[in-house]
Amino acid sequence: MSNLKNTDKAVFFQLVYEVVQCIPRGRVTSYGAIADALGRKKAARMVGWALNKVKDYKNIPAHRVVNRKGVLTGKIHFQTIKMMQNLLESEGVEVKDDKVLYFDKLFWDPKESLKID
DNA sequence: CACATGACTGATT
DNA sequence: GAATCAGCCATGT
Repeated sequence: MSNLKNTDKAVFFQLVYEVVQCIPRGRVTSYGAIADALGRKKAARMVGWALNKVKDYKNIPAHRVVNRKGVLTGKIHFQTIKMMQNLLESEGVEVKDDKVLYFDKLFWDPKESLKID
């Protein structure tokens, strides 16, 4: 998890997956936070695209990634529309109206936690 | 190649 | 604080 100056998309995607795998159970983060931690603050959309290709939620907990407001904007890309919320709730994360409650408190900052540069 | 679209975000109105 | 705009960039047509 070093040498992040790389601009190759395949590497970027790989790093996204590694960061997501580091998200603790019961915690959440945002697309922008991940992109920022990877040195591409403006590439939040690409984080979403990377997660869009994820099918193995057990290996890569994509449900723990929401937008900056804590809204489950990616729910429609799961197998079922309710899967994302169900997965979060099964981990103790409260969700109401497609929004993570106590988002500020549950937010996990990859930049701070992984000390990436 | 041009143009539209989107698991985004920050600034402006 | 909601609506709108503008950057962002991989993908699809």
